[in-house]
Amino acid sequence: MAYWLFKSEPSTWSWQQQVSKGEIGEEWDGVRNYQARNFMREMMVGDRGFFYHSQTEKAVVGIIQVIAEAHPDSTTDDERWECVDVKAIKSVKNPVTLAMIKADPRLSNMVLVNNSRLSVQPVRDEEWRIVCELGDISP
DNA sequence: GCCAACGTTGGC
DNA sequence: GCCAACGTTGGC
Repeated sequence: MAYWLFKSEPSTWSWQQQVSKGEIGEEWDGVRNYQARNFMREMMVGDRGFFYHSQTEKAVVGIIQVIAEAHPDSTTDDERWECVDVKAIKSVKNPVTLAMIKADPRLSNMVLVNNSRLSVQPVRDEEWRIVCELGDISP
């Protein structure tokens, strides 16, 4: 199983909105970046991801699971853009802020630190464990 | 609100 | 195919 990180501005799509969708989940639509799209194409049902709030909060606030593999993005007719569906699994007890991640030398290779603009990105196994540890949740 | 970093577009 | 111009994202 692979791990990912999904970034969202809380004013556009927040963790609370994701949680309110429950088991039905929601499309991760609106991505208009090839790199991000390509990562979504690699995702498989059951993969897990961090839900990261950018801008105001800058923290990992939740865990999501991929529930549908890449399909056309319903918010555009442009067939280049695809997205996966995800559902909320659990909230991160102690949100892991960007500052915490940057402060941990073990996480210095995270894409989040080195390519802050990429909105969908892979997370390595050990990075997943460390962030879960910082967030006080089970991996 | 500013600005750096990066991606995309379009002219040549 | 290159590169300048422009737009967008996201941290600060």
